[in-house]
Amino acid sequence: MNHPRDRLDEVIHAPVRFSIVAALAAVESAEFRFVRDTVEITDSALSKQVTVLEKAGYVRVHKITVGRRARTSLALTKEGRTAFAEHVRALGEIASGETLRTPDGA
Amino acid sequence: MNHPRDRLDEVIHAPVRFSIVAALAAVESAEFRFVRDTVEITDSALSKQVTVLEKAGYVRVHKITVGRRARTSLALTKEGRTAFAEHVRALGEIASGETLRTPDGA
DNA sequence: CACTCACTTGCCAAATTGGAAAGTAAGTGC
DNA sequence: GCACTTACTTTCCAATTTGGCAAGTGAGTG
Repeated sequence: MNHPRDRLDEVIHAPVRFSIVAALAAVESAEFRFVRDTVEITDSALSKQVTVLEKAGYVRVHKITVGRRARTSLALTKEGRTAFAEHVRALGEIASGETLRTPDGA
Repeated sequence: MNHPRDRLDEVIHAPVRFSIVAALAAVESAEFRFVRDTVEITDSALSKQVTVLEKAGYVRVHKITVGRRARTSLALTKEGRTAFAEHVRALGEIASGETLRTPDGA
């Protein structure tokens, strides 16, 4: 008898991180700047959130060189993809009111 | 060029309130205790969140009498239902990665 | 050598949340 | 009539979280 809310992933739930993870879920990997621009967030904020996601094991950070410039490539790990999928599933369950027992109808 | 994250409703996004609103969205109205039990939250916490939802204009609180005992009936307002629906829509848009432009593929 | 790029980190200050416990308003039992 | 229970409500408080701003770092450019 657990409410699906218990299956929401706190790391993923925050709007900014949800957006970051969702953006990464749609591709294999993306550059820092690309994510920053699509999610519309500052460098500082993204950097911090990426650290959080990395510590959670959801994102892998890869320093690469494009042309001659340094770039940071971000990608979801396998666990990150799984966690995102489960989070979205829980969200859907809650949203569709699947755990309701017997309302009153007052 | 707004990220759908901007359309997430902060009042509704918090896990507890999302669960409360979702529970109410599935019915016409429900008693305080029913919501408290399905969402698995303390009286105190629910009371506080209901106040927040009421101030936002999303929930209507109705004191009723069942038998001889006082009960509190909760129901989403029209705006509450609309806001919930739009929030869920935004969530879906983000989750499906609809706003991606051109990832790098690094 | 000064300057730009691409982030990263430190330092806050504001806002949110929940638990514990006291408070309130009615109704119930003896 | 008085003590007790029900059904919430409110207060106090302490832990987190988050973002902005600004300084910092390391590599590349003219």
